[in-house]
Amino acid sequence: MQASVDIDTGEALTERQKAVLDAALRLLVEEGDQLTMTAVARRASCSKETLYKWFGDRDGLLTATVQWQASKVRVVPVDRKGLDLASLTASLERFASDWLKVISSDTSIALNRVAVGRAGPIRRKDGKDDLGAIVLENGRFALARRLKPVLEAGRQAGILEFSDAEAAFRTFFGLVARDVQIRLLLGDRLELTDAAIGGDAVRATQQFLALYGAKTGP
Amino acid sequence: MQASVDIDTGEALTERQKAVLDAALRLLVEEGDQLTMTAVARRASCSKETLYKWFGDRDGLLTATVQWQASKVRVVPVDRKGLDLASLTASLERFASDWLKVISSDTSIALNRVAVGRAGPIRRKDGKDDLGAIVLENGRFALARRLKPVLEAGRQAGILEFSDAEAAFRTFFGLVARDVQIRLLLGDRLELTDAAIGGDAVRATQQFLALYGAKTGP
DNA sequence: GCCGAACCGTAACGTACGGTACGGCCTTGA
DNA sequence: TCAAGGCCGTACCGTACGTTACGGTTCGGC
Repeated sequence: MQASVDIDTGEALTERQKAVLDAALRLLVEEGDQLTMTAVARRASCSKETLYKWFGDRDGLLTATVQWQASKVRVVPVDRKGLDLASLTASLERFASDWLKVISSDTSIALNRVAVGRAGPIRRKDGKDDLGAIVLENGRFALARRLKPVLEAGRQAGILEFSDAEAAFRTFFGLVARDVQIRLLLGDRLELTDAAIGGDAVRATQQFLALYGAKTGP
Repeated sequence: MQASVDIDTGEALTERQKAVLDAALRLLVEEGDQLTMTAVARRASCSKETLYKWFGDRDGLLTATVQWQASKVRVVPVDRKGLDLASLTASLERFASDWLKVISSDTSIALNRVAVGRAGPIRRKDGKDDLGAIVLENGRFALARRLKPVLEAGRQAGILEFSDAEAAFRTFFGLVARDVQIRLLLGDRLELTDAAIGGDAVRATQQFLALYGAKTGP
């Protein structure tokens, strides 16, 4: 039985359906992977029959929930006109800060948990259910797509020097995230205050510029 | 009912018990979290009654399995006498290479998957079962404990400059791991050849030295 | 040889949960 | 006003799996 919700777009959702997915999302954050269809139905004040009609099965509900959350975090593109060291620095700090906020949020942690847990070697019966791919696509790869143009602009402005944008991005990623995500996923209490995130963003940006900044020596 | 196997040490295990845990470990790598007690018993050619007598319950078996694996990866300490830039570089590259090999191994991925999956907000009934803490302790924190003395030695030898060893370690960690672990955990195929690992180790070490190397300018 | 302990293999029990069916309510449209 | 459809609440079914129970076998000690 095919789910009637379009998997690809994540759009064409009734307000009611969005409310149901929001309930599922909240439940996911509160209870982790072992959320039951009954619990979702009760929380959303809908019947299980409706859940199955709309989303097909538990996998479909999970997938729709993840995509619904992903569709909510569309980000604003960075303008890259008039790029100088100051604006590039600000952009990088902004990216770093946003990314740290994302990966330390309860929602992201819960979604990554369920995606990681379902990414075992057994799954992947048919083409569906690759939650890991969805999370990856809307997380790490989305970040890369948004950041790389900035890096390229920085290179063309003569501020940055690198031959491989992908490698430069991954270095930036490492400098920003470090051990934060894996520690949070493994349950380490690690309270990131806004001040700490801001400081980390500045540090990561400075380190990145130290590694990839164009040598403007004498 | 208390498990008869000492949880803390992971020692005092019969050869037979070690064999059973090895079987569980293999099954964990092959099948992910949904390994059943029946499957373990069949694979290990033992009875379920024995599993319950030895490990208490499924949680106990999982915990014992993780600790058994952790106890197997005792690493050799690095000697830090006669430290110069060449030997420090070699040590750092060795650490980076070893760490990349670990986090990209099937065993590590499987163990981290199950630990992440069980680290939800609901668990933690009593003091037991903090698989996340165990994995973290034998992974990230063990690496920090081994690497920090090397960094300190480098500083005292005048090769490195930093004020916070923890911060320096975390930067090194980020430069080495980057997005590798989260991508692998989320199911991204990402084949790391020995050559790629070696190259990454060299790159990460050079970047780290560029950031934290003592300025020996003219 | 005999006894008890440890252990294997398997059958059985209880429960949790995914999935389905159904009766009743409410809305919509003719 | 009435019929049809969408949806809620709930009862129900089947299965998977954790957990327990039990008969049979091996092995060390006396």
